[in-house]
Amino acid sequence: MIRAEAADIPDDSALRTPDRLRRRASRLLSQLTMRSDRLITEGLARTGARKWHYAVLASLQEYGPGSQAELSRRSGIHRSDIVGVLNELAERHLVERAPDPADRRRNIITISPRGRRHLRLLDKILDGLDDEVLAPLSQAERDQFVRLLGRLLDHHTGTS
Amino acid sequence: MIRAEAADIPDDSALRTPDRLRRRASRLLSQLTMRSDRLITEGLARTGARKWHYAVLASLQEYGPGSQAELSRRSGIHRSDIVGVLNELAERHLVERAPDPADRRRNIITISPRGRRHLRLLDKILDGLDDEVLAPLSQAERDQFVRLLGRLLDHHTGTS
DNA sequence: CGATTGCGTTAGTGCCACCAACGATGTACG
DNA sequence: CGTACATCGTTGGTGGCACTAACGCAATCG
Repeated sequence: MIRAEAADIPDDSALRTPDRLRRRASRLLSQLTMRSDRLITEGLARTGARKWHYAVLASLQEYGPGSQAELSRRSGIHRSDIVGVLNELAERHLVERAPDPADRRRNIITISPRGRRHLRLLDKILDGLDDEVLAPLSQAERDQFVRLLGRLLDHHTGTS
Repeated sequence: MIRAEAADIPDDSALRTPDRLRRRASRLLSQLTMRSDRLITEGLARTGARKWHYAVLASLQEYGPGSQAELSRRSGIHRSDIVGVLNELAERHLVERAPDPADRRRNIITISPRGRRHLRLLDKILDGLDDEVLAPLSQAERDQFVRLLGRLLDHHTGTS
């Protein structure tokens, strides 16, 4: 194995991650998302929130009340996980859970005034955190990045 | 809640994910990465490989043999997880694990000819998979995307 | 009517990154 | 020299997350 290793050129073979890995979009995505997710989770945890709270509240705010199954589809949270999220939200009175008189299988979930207020808070926090995630990029680059991400995600979600 | 809902305009409140979520970089990253990771994992599994195999083999190929701790640092795989990966690689004779005579704590890991061959295969497979992930983007856009990802990751990795 | 589909809920699975601790070995320093 | 400390490979375990399986119940289709 021939490796240039002059005394004054530091050998970074122990630290530097291989070029192949630094070029693979899939790998870059994984690594970056791991870090981004950590930031978000920790940032929200500081106020006792979790990222699913935001997804559900945002869905309710933008599309109005809905059944749990609807919320699940809108937010991408699995139907069996939404239960717990709604328990937490209802416990904090950010959301109202009421049986649907027209279809007794369903619960109708409604966002409360307090929920709207909380959503605004989360929006602010997340603005800050997204800022942190995208820190090294200029505004134009951020827009482009988000645009590309959106197109990619749409493609893989089967959004017609 | 006022919602325009004419009879012939389909109400997509049940399907469409809220705009807020579609704009948050952190969220887009999470969602896209989840799908990308699935693609990669399944694609590699079809040949019995896992993504860590690639990371380790690539590191060995580009920087030469190294101890397990070095490999861990280069590949970002946790020190306690590398053990299993190397077991799998050694089992398939893609890698040689030998005690370091100069430092009896260390194992020196070397890639085998078969390992190099396998790495080339994985490279091909991953090329295809990355292609799938980035499918909707033009070549120029892909380059830009990867460039932005790289800058973001560098920033969050503390790469000097 | 029966069969099928959708709902909310519970328990559990598999994967993944990470932590804690260990015995063994090397290194630094009084 | 000896002792404290750091590093190595390894094991077992933890917590978070998306997801599955199955359930009892209600609505709907044919």
